[in-house]
Amino acid sequence: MNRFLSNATNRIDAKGRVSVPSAFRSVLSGGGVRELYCFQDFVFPAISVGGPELLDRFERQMAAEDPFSPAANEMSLLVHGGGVFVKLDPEGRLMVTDFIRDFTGISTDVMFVGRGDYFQLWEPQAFAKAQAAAREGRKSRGLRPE
Amino acid sequence: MNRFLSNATNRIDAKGRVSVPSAFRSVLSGGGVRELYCFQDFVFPAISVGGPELLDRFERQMAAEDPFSPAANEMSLLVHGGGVFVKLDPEGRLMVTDFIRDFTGISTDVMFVGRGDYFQLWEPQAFAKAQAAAREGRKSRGLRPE
DNA sequence: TGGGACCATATGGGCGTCAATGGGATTGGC
DNA sequence: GCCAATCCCATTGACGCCCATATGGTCCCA
Repeated sequence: MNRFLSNATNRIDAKGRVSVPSAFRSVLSGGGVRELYCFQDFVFPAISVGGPELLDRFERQMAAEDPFSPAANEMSLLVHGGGVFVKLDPEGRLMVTDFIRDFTGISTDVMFVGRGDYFQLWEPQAFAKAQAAAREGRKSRGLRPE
Repeated sequence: MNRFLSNATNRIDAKGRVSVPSAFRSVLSGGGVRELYCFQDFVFPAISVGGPELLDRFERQMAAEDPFSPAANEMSLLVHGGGVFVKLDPEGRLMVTDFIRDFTGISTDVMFVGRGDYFQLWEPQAFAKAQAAAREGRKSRGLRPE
């Protein structure tokens, strides 16, 4: 399996560390990724995490449009100003910094949510709410999975 | 037979495992499927299960629209964040995780319901109710089975 | 036609491995 | 020299793999 899928909740220990689920770690090492790029998601109260190529993709998108446009300017503010690089410890854990806590509301547990080519860090209850809202949205519009 | 038909109810054992009905397993192995994709159904309190091509279908649908659109983002939250890959043990059983229990209400028994090119996991009583409601709905609209 | 052997499926449990977690030790920066 | 981040090692608890048992159905043969 080569993409980030499903979700899992892990506890933050006394030192502020949390284990990245094994399944996610194998996707990362499978892609030869050793350093992670994290940024505050554009729509959800979650931190999005992926390999450095995630940042590359954003920069390409910005380059595609007028670099002085309000949209590109705004995006740079989020992507560059709201992004950090982090690396995992030998056991595959990452530090849950205030940068992450403040933006997501995470305090004791972290929910890892696969998003295909990247994954996200959520406060568990916030995710439940967002997912329920997404499901309601689809239902009310009468959309089916097929 | 190459699709999932009829239904069967099996018991969850002390370790939280349940046997997938033999008929369903032969459909899977007939299609060369070794890993299953499960997701929380969009309309029913049931887990839908199929081969990885189910996820591929969703991803193609998302790729067809703007990947940054709210609709695509919302769908990814359900399809990626609410989906899991599961594999069966050598005896053809799967683990009934909290992910499945919480969403379906399943506690001691699992009802397997064929849906053509995929199948679903239901809490037996919930299925009976949903089926009765579906039958009433058709009757009141004067529809015939064909 | 009835009995019995055989087979397949569902189910139960032992055991080893690995991931998640916790805590001590060491290093490096301020 | 102190605080904090990083590394290393220990524990435990869950999950996967294996083998054993039961139950029901089918087929064969007397």
